[in-house]
Amino acid sequence: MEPLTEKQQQIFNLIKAALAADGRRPSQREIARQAGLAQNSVYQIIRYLKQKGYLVDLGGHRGVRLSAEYLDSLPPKRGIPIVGQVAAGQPVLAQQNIEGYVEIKDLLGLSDDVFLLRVRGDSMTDEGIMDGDYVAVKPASTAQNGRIAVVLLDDEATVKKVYVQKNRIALEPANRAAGYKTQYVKRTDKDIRIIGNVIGCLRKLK
Amino acid sequence: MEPLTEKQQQIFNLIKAALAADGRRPSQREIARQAGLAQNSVYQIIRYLKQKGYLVDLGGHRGVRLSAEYLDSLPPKRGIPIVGQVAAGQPVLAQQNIEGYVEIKDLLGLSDDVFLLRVRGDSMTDEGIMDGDYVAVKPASTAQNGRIAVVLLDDEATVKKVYVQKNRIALEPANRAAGYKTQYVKRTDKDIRIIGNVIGCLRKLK
DNA sequence: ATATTATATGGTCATTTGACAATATAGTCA
DNA sequence: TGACTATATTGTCAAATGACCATATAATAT
Repeated sequence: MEPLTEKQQQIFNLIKAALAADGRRPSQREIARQAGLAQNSVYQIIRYLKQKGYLVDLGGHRGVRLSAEYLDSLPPKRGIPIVGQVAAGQPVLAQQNIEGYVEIKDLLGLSDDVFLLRVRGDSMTDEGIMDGDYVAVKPASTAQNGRIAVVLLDDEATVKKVYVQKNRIALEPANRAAGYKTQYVKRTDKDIRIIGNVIGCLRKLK
Repeated sequence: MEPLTEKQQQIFNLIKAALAADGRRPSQREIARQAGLAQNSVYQIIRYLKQKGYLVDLGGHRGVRLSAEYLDSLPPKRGIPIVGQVAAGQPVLAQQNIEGYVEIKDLLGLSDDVFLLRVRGDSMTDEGIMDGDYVAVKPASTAQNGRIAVVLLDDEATVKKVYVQKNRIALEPANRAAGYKTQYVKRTDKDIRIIGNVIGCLRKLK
């Protein structure tokens, strides 16, 4: 966007400050008082701010707002920065190293019905799901074959790779070292229920 | 808060809708037009809304805003439910199964300076950090011995268990199966820099 | 039966507000 | 020098706005 002069920036900052303070757009006279100017000086400067695209006039009385153009140009302060390549001799969080900003929810693709389940046991460590991890689960009554899912087996929620077969369900662990074996459960045999698919995994380290 | 009548709720909703739409508090006449009323009917109802504490008058012209009292009473936009024990015969998300609600940021203990780094390679799979995972990194210039940290080695950010020793730094992988070996780097030898500690790990499954 | 509450309208009015014209000045650029 | 831009002021004004009064009515509470 076209840069602002010092004075224009000052007035623009006053407007933003007032908006941040109480969500209320200050009148030209309020701004003028703070800046020690006459109302019409502010009017003139606002004309430039509109002209340069920082403000838009929605029409009607007192209809001037921050423009979408300006809001879009703001550094996306929300979310967590993702660092890509790290350039030599630069601080890690230097602008050039940052690939973008994300919300963790977006990153994991979390929707409203997703819940977290704390994993117990080490039966899925080969898939990077460790004891104590949280898995994000999207509720579903069926599971795609080979997907990691949560099933309720004898009142216990377990996380396994699930294969639905003819008359049974295979629950495949992922821990070769410990030698867990695939468990086959007949639908008629035990009380088994598929709860949902695991769509993410997260862990806090200390 | 004292409940609103149907009409009061309607007007209040119109005000909230307009605020959500363009951040602009509608004038009484605008509201009246939408509701098919006279301006003064809206004025009366707004009187009630003020009286019941849903709106506050900041004073001055057109100074009415949503009250802090109302904003606080809003359903706390709860995060993601954490499911503990799953009771038999109950839907997973039944109230009794839910241990609580958390924001993922709180769960991972993320503060402002934390950033995400995408992990490349399988050198830390035994610690449940897989190729393609994101690790949350808290910037630090030193690392505690034995902690998983991010170091910058020859312009490449790598995730390893770090041990700072007398005149060298040991970078210990965690993948017995693949047979990665611990790497010892003399501080004088290579350009090595500790970037931060890994405080969390997250992964999206498809 | 009476009082109160909530809704609703018409009339009116003082203020606030943004807009605009006219004008001035200092700095920059051609 | 002259043109132009940005800043700044005074004076003025129409439109928008919220406030308040009087009034009406239906429902509800006492």
